[in-house]
Parts: sequence; C-alpha cells; structure tokens
Amino acid sequence: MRPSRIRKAGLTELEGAILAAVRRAGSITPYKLRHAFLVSPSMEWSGSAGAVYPAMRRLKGGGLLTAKRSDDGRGTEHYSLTKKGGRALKPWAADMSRVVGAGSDPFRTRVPEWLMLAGGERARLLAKIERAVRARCRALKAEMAKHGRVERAQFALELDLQRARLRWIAAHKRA
Amino acid sequence: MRPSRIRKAGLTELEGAILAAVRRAGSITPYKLRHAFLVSPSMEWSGSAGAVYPAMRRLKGGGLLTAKRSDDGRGTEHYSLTKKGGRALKPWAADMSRVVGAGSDPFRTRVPEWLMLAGGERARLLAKIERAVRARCRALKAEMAKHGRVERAQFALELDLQRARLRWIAAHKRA
DNA sequence: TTACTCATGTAACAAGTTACATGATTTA
DNA sequence: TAAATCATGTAACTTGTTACATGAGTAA
Repeated sequence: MRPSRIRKAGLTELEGAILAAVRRAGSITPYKLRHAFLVSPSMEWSGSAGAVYPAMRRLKGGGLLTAKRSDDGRGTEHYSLTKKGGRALKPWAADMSRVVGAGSDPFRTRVPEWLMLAGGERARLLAKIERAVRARCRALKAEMAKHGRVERAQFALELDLQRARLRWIAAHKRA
Repeated sequence: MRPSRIRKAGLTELEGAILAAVRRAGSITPYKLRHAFLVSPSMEWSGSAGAVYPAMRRLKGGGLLTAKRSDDGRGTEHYSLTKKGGRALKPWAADMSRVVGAGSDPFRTRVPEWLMLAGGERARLLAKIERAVRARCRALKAEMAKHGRVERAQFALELDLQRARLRWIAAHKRA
C-alpha cells in the first residue's frame, strides 16, 4: 500500500514544478502561478484551478511551502518555499530515472498508426503534420523573444524536439 | 460537463495506442498487449492491468473492439478491431493539436530548477545527467536491434530527443 | 507437488480535468 | 453601474497507479 500526503516516495511532476516556480518567484500567489502555467506554451499542464490550489495546499500541509494571507479583502495568499521545500526539491531535480525518461509524446505514440497507412494517405497526413509542426516552430520562435533566459532554455529544448520530428517526417514520408 | 463512456470528444492517448496496437496485431489478448506495453521502452504507460483491462472493456462497450472468448479454461479473450474502431482511429491519428504538442517531458520540466543552481553544483548535476542520458542512448540502441521496423521508427525518435538533450547540456554546462 | 507463467480481474487510491460558485476590486 | 479581472475554491468525473486475488496450464 502506498502512503498518502506528501509521500516519502517524492514529489509529483506538478508539485516539483510548482515548488521550483515558487522558489524562482520568491513569493507568489496560486492565482499568478496558475496563470503562468496557463500562458506558458512550454508547460504541459492546463494550470487548472482544481490542480494548482489542491497541490499548493498539499505542499503547505507537508511543510514545503508557507502561506501568508494578505488582508486585502480578497484573502490573497502569498506562498514561499520553506527550507524543507528546498531540500525536497533536490532529489526531485536529480531523479535520474525520471530525467532520462522520454515522457509522454503524442507524436511518438501515433507513429505506428501512421506507418500503417498506405502510401498516398500516409504522404498526405505526414505533409499535413509537417505543416503543423512548422507552424508550431514559428509560434515558438515568436514567443521565445518575449521571455527571459530560463524560459528560453525550455523553448530551445522544445524547438529541437520539433526539429527532430521534422527530420523524422522527412525520412518517412516517401517509403 | 463532459460526457462519459467513449466520448465524442475522442480517444485518450492510451485508448488510441491500444486500438492501433490491436489493429497491428490483427487479434490479441489484453494479457499480451499489456506485456508489450510493459516491455517496450518506447511506451509511456506502465501497462498496468488496472489500466489496460478497463480500457479494452470500455472500447468493447463502445463497439470499437470485439472480443472472442476461447474455451481453453482460462477464458482467454482475443480482441480485434471493428469497422467503427478503425474509423475512430483516424481522427485520433490526425489530431493536430495533440500531435504538435510537446507532451510531458520531465527533463524540460526540471530545466528552470537546474539553471537556478550555482556553478559548481550545476556542473556536477549536469555531468551526472549527461552520463545517464548517454547510458540511456546505449540501451536504446541495443534494444533497437531486437525490434521491427515500426518500433525502430519510434526508437529513432526517442534517440533524437536524447541527442537534443545532450546538445542542450553541452550548451548549458559552462555558463 | 511445487513453482512458474498465463490470464483476467478488482479495490483503494492519486491526481489531474472541466465546469461552476463566490466574492472583491478595478476600469469603462 | 456594468463589465472585466483578480482571487480562491469545490464538485463531479476520468483515468491512471499499485497491490492484491483468483485460478488454469506447464515444466522441474
């Protein structure tokens, strides 16, 4: 049976990302963090309230975050990292089994199905995908300019992923 | 509110992958499919019984799969794709908003935290990550030889992802 | 007969999603 | 004052995970 709460087993991906973002910000409200996730194209989560608020409450409950409620009538809560939170972040950041994993890639997942298609149909679909990937690359480059160094480093990784996809398409569209 | 059962909204990633795998196999038991997921390093799911059996039952309930129970005393069930299942697979395979997405990448997620680290600590961690990624590449190449054309196409994509990571590390380890 | 593999399945739980509710504050 | 935005939160649901249960067939 697995323990609940902030398990010894370690942080989830979302929890780690939240902790890291709180540390970067110094102090931040769930609302702002949520919108950072919402806006960021490099973030894999929807930034849904139903995920962020419970996760931050969980982290606070585990002593990894502290919250200070301001008296602005809205009850805005400012979260910051505790020492314990900082310590918890290390094994998360250095978890090799996760770091080295390929994650979930909807492109890769579909490859077998694409390769099942007959010549003409496959060529058409791959051409369509190629256009979509190129459009995504353009959007990524445009977005990149608006962000700081750290986000750009994330964008750069995704751009390289998309380029790898383009190479893959080129290698498989006529076969 | 979202409808339940096999939603109009489309198949989940796992459902699509299952359907595609069933089509490839022609006819397959959940047990065998489960083990294909379990063994495959390019598959992102654990292939847990608690995911595969319910998903296939769901797909059968929606008429996308049919099952024939053999009388071997074990009640082994052989699933195959229905016409409806084949039709459902198309929009899943051509869902551009998903195809073009970056998916969830635990490496990318950790980038901000790595870049927060001071010089020495960062260099040590990135060196460790580099070794792990290289080991993964070797494992991938060794595994690749044992598989067929379609799986190799998936492996090739992951290899390129890992190479992009190595390039990223090289660019960020001294900075 | 003991142990292993084949094969299906369930129970409890974790953690995300959408959609909604509620209210304060700012801006047009 | 109406509408938009800031801000927190909950409810219902979906779907995955681990861990276990059950039993048939096979090889030592």
